[in-house]
This record gives sequence, structure tokens and C-alpha cells, in this order.
Amino acid sequence: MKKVRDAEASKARVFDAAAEEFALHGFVGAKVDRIAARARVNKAMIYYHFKNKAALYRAVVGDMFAATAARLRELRASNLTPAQQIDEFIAIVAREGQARKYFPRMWLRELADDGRHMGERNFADLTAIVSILAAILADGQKAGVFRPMPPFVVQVGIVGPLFLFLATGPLRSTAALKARIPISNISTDVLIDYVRAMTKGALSAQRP
Amino acid sequence: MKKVRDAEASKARVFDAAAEEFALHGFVGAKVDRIAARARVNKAMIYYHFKNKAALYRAVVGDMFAATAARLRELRASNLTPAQQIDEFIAIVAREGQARKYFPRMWLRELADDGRHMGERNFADLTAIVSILAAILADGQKAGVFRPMPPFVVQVGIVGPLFLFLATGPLRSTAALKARIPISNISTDVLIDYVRAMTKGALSAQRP
DNA sequence: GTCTATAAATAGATAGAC
DNA sequence: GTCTATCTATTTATAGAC
Repeated sequence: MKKVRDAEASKARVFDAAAEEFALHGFVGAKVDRIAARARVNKAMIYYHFKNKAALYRAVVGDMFAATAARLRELRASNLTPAQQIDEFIAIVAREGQARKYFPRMWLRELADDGRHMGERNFADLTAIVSILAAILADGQKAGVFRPMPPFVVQVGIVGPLFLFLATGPLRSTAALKARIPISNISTDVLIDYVRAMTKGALSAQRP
Repeated sequence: MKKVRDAEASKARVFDAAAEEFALHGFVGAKVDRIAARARVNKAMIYYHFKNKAALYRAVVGDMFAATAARLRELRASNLTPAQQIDEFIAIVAREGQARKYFPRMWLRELADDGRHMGERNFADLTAIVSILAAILADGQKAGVFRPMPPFVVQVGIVGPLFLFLATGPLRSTAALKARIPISNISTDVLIDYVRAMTKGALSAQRP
């Protein structure tokens, strides 16, 4: 019993340490030795809890995707208007991404890697997320409030700004210093509002 | 003389091969052996032409940044209106990024790495780019056509969608198949228009 | 300028004792 | 469940011949 609780605790520590390590160094750059050190666990324990480095990685990605897909399915089951659903889509992606500090970095890397390290399960969740956005856009077009636009364009228009921002805190601070730009503390709410304004401005059916 | 031309040619092949390799695998994942094979050059030649892997990387990043910064300085010297300068800023970043297929992926990775592999020169160019955007925004605010917005927010709102799109061609094709979304061939012009509409929609001073 | 050979370090994974 | 020791493979970089 005691052992079981310890096992769960050490497995959770491995998960957290791995998430941080993958975010900072990418799949290839992440070192199992460092994950073990970070988790205060013997390296062999990582292979006891998870099959290997790849499986550990997929578990971390899966946590974000499963949570996001679940929240989006709830959204889709609501009866909000298409415009409101876009607002909520943006807020959900932003909040789930912010709740997992490591994830935006991991995702930028995984995109650059063409999804090379994702498993079937990860891919299914990603597909679900894109399909939900496509459905919202289709509803909005049918209602005449959105102009036609390929879902992937809208997707990168939402995820791009959100994740680039969430992933680049330290770099922005450094750049702000060097460029002598005031380092205003930008809240996630400001960011969400901006992405909402961008997206609806660009999707709006009636434009000059 | 013949040798010199050969040297220039092989150095150029190393540059191209390295750019491709860094884009596909990141700084850590890039293998010098693969760069040599790709460039059809002996591995030792890489160290003959460039100091080491890091210097080679900085040269590739520098090519994009120097070109972009130069074009933006020209833009800044023009007498276009702030709104027109934003449109041109977006087009320049998109076109320079598209002219270097490898770069958007490299940049997503470098952002996730907090700029860890950049040199002083790279950083100076990056700073110049951000400063130019900040100046355009300040002009627009002064003229009353843009609402106040931190430059970094606008920056991620432009670079995020552009580079996420440019970096993810193959992945989008795969996802489109799995999600049964029509794989429309989206042109860079459509993308540029969308990012322009997004940015100006979100910056517009008079909004509901 | 070009190539071979190799030094030196590092990393993923596992066997096997406790 | 936990730890030590180690095997095997890779990888950056250079020395030195041509």
C-alpha cells in the first residue's frame, strides 16, 4: 500500500520532470538522465513506469490533447452561437495551454517535427480538435456571419499567436531589454482578447 | 582559381544542407554526418568552412534575419501610411520566410529554445526587426488609426500564423486526410491576406 | 582542399542484486 | 520498487597524410 502510493508519486514526478525537460530541450535534446535527476528518481525507474522515452513523451502530449478535446466537445454540445463558440474555442486553447506551462514549447517543436513523435491516440485527439473548429466555421458560414476560410488557416491564426506568446516569455524579456521596449506585463486576458479580435475581424462576413 | 570556385560551391552546398538538416531536426537533432552526406562533402570539410556546428547554425539564421531586417529598413524609409506599412511588414516576413523553406521550422524551434543558439549578430537583427514594428505601431497610434497594443502581441499575431502555416505543410496534409477535411491548396497570398485582415481588424482604433 | 582514422564524450536501455 | 554497473551505439571534433 505504502509502495503503491510511492509508485504513483514517483510516476507523477517523472511525468512532470519529463514535461519540463521535453519543453526545454525537445524530444531529441531531452536526456533521460536529466529527467531522472529532475524527478529525484533513479533512471531505471523511468523504464519501470514507462516503456521508453517515446512512450513517456506521448503520455505528456496526450494529457494536453485529451483535456482540450474533452472541453471542446462540451463546447460543441452547447448552444452558443458560432461567434461565441469561436471566442470559447480560443479561451479553452489558451487556458489549457497556460495550465501546462511546458506544452506550448513542446507543441512548437512537435509541429516543426511534423508530428513525428506523436502516437495514434495523440493524432486522434488532434484530429478531433481540428474537426470541431471546422464544424464551428461551417455553422458560421451557413448562418452568414463568417466568410469562407479553410479551417487550417483559422487554426494557425489562433494557435500561432497564443502558443508563440505562451512559449516565449524569457526570450521576450531579453529582447525587450535589448530593443529598449518597455516590458509591460501582458496578461493572458489581453492576449485572449487580441486573438479574439483578430480572428473575428478576419472572419467577419461583411468587410470593406 | 578552380579550387576557389569549388570551395565556394561546396561551402554553399554545406549551407543549404545544414539549413535543411536544422529545419528537420533542430540544433541538437541535426547530425554533422548527415549534413556532410546531404552536401556530398566530406565531414571534415564542414569544419574547414565553418568553425563548428554552432557557427554554421548562426550563419543560416543570420541569412534570414539580415535579409528581413534590410528589407524592413527600406520599408521604414518609405513614406507609406502606418496601415500600409503593417501590410508590407506582413508581406516581407511572409515572402522572406517562404523564400527560405527551412527557416519557419528553424524559428519555431529556436523560439522554444529561448534563442539559445543565436549569436550577438542574430540578436541584433532580431532586435532591429522588433523595433521597426514598434515604431510603425507608435506612428499609427499617434495618427489615431491604431489602438495601443504591446509590440510583442502584434508580433506574435503576425509571425505566429505565418510561420506555423509555412512550417507545417506535410503535417496539415496528414491531418486533413485523417479529419476528412478537403485539402484545399492554400496559397501564400490567401495566408497573407488573412493575416493582414486579422492584424488590422485587431488594431483598428474604432471598434464596437 | 580533401580524405581516413580515431580520440573522447555521451546517451538509451537493460541485467541483475537487493 | 529501487539501485549499481555496464553494454552498445552514436556523435562532435581533430590530427595528419596526400
